[in-house]
Amino acid sequence: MTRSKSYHHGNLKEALIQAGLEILEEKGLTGLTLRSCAIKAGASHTAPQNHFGNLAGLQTAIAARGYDRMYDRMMCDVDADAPLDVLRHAALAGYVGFAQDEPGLFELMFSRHRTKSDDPDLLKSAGRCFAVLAKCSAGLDWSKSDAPNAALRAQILHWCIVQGFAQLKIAGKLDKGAMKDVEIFDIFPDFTYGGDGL
Amino acid sequence: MTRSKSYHHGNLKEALIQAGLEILEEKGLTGLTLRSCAIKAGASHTAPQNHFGNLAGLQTAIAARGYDRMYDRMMCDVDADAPLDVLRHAALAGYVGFAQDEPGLFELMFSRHRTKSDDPDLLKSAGRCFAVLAKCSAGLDWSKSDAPNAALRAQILHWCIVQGFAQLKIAGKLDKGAMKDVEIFDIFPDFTYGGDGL
DNA sequence: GAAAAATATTTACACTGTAAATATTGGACG
DNA sequence: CGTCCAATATTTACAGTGTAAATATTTTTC
Repeated sequence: MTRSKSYHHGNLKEALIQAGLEILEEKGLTGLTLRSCAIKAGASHTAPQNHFGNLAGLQTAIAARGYDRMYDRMMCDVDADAPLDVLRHAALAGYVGFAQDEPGLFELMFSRHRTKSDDPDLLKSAGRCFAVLAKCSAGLDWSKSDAPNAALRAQILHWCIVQGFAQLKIAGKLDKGAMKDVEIFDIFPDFTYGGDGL
Repeated sequence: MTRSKSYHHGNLKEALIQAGLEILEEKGLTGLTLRSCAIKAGASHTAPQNHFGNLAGLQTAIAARGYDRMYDRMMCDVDADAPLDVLRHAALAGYVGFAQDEPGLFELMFSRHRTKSDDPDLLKSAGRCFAVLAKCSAGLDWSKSDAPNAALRAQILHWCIVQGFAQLKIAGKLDKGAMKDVEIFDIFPDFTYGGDGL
């Protein structure tokens, strides 16, 4: 399966994505270039064009993998028999924990113009991931629970809190003074949870 | 004051910052380069080095201006005789509204490695801005109000909600379906407010 | 007025994305 | 088996980027 010296790589597309993921961990978003991915994958510097078209194409594929990793992380600590708040804990800790452990990848996933936002694979991976978070906020009760579309609004609020915490954390805005030791669960409201699990 | 053809520009440092702010509005963060700023300011392509050292230096100065603009926006609608929730409204709408109107600048301000995070001017402008938000959350009452450092935690929660909403909005994550019409005040909890104004 | 400091330009180079042409390989099909 | 073709990969080329170094011009200072 792994061919050593042939002209054709065999599975260059996958190798380029893996190279990109490694570069993001090692050097962050700044170090993620088409050429560095190609070289790391053992190909010429224009090889990514055949598989991804351009830089946005490769970054889109990498971002999709990011959502897959995030999904795995949100689900991996979930115990099928566990109480509902444990599910929510896994999802929240998974989301924020992922951002803190893979800040470069997280940054790429939520950047404005680095990825093709209408890519089907990206939308699928991202949607699956956000669906978990949405389920976690189902039945969430808060101070505007009598408003129209309360469930939807609660879901967005839920999302904003974890997203805001993750970004402020990795951007270094919470590094100073007493803020630096605060975790997501120190600030997350004790919402009444009325969902029925994942 | 404005000299037309002299070798020295006269106020190139300021002109470069203004050029950068305009480029951010016109072309976003992608279009913000040392050379484009220099050309727009009417100087040679290496002129920024004398005043800012490198790209990070220029971006740091631009980000500081961003915080100044944000501060102005947070304060501009504040009526000295107004009820406290109006103050909070101005701060929240100012923060999120600024992000939506100047997404490229907001992106720069909260990016991880584009600016020199220890720059005194940047820290001053940013700190002044965050202080307004912190004041707005003073006395904020929520479900963990009996926890240690409740005020600090509430302040961070407060910040996370606006930051998360702003980023999800400008990243296009809230563009789909029913989410796209939701505003920050639709989801913001009706916290009990116990502060004493700005 | 001369020396010195500040400011700006010119030149050069390594790195980037990407377009276009070329080269190699694997597979379909006779 | 051999041939053509599509898929895959490389080579070459070019415009744009940040930045270092040397040079040029102006302003300030004494």
